[in-house]
Amino acid sequence: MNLSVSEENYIKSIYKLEEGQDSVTTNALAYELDTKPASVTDMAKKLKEKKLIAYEKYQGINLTPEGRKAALQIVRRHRLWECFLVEKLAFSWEEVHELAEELEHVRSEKLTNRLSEFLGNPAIDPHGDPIPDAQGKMGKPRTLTSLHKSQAKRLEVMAVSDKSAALLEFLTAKGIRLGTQLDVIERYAFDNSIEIKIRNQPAFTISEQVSKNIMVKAI
Amino acid sequence: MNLSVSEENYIKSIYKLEEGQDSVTTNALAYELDTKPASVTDMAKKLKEKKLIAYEKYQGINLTPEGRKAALQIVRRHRLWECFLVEKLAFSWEEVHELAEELEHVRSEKLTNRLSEFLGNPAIDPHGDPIPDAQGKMGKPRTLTSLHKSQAKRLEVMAVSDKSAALLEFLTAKGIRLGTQLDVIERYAFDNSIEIKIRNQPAFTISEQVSKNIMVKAI
DNA sequence: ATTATTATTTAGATTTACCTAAATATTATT
DNA sequence: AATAATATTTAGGTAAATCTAAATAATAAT
Ligand SMILES: [Mn+2]
Ligand SMILES: [Mn+2]
Ligand SMILES: [Mn+2]
Ligand SMILES: [Mn+2]
Repeated sequence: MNLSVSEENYIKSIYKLEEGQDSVTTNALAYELDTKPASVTDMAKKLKEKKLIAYEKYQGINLTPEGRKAALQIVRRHRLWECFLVEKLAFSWEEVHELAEELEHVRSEKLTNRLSEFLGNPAIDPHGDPIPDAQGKMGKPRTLTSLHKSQAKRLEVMAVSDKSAALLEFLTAKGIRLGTQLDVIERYAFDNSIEIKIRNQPAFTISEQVSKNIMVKAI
Repeated sequence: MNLSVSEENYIKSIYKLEEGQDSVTTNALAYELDTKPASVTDMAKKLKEKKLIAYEKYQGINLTPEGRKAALQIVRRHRLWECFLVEKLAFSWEEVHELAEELEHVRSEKLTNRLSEFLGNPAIDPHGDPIPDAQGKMGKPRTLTSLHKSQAKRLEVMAVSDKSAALLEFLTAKGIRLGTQLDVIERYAFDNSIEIKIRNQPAFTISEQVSKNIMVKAI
């Protein structure tokens, strides 16, 4: 199956939006891909033709097993390149997503597998997301909670769900990165902000928008 | 100046074909890019509009200074990725051109410069071609002769002008790679074939097509 | 059950990068 | 210089991936 860059971007976004939801909506996909619903409908017809998605008018979109397989390969390439950029070229985590968005479209199994090997077959990317192996298998389903929902008092940052430079730069400025351990001091019901504290540093407060995007596990 | 992948491929090919020649012909460019002359004419108009080439109907094509600057950046990226693939991912020299043909289109100065640094700022690529620096400067103009034309008896292989897997695989099979030193035993006028010998190995004969593409310097 | 709102699809264009076939220009050959 | 051969351009189309505006369907609110 030979996919265009555009088709690959659609497949990857569908894969991302499918998580949790039982099907992906035309509008949601348009928003995710920064395009218009009419364009999504056009592409949906094409991807259905190629048997990568299940799609019926007004019924939403789902990946077929083939589509999912394709998506996992793209995700694999994306995350491996992110690792490469961070670990080998000293990029910071907020810079790599954009670049990986392009590098992921170089389709060569040999390149992908050699790159993985070169990086020591990493299992997670710089944002804490798991990297599918050559067969498309990902370690564990990662049953992480967002800091926003977690009830625990002592936590470790395991991943970040929003990959925008804006959020990642903010987190870096506040000293929050993967593996950072923190204590929840207080939760304010009024605006759902949370006061947290990192080891010897003074406590500070983060908004709900931020805490929603920090994935943690209790320690 | 924001160039499409297609525009970049044209610019790079024009740069390549301009070497020696005083201008690039529509047909030559079509052949190089595996497309049709009519398509070249279309693109020529567009690139002229963008001031990357000088072009007048029936007069051939030349890069403007801007066009040349753009070309050198693309060539830089192409050759750096080739180095990466060979030196870090253990690809062989006949496999890397195709992959670099795609990787070269990821436009990020930061990425390019970090990659160069990571590789130790290499000056030549796996085919012996010089790598432009961040400013587009290339070491020396490389005044190499082809084995076909050279008069010397004892030579060192400095570069290969044809990057097809077919030639590169042949050379590898014969034990010829960059830096290989060889003696010319005999030149046969009939078909311009050349009998050569590599150190302790038995002599063998190569055709004119092959010797034309091996760039050497006398030692 | 209507009506309003929101979501989705269709119709019809546009842009980019190609193509083929035909026309025209340039260059080479008698 | 006239003709033949070759090179280049133009005219007119196609396919992919977008878009806007209008039509239709689904859902929510009265
Ligand atoms: Mn992408
Ligand atoms: Mn990531
Ligand atoms: Mn290319
Ligand atoms: Mn090369």
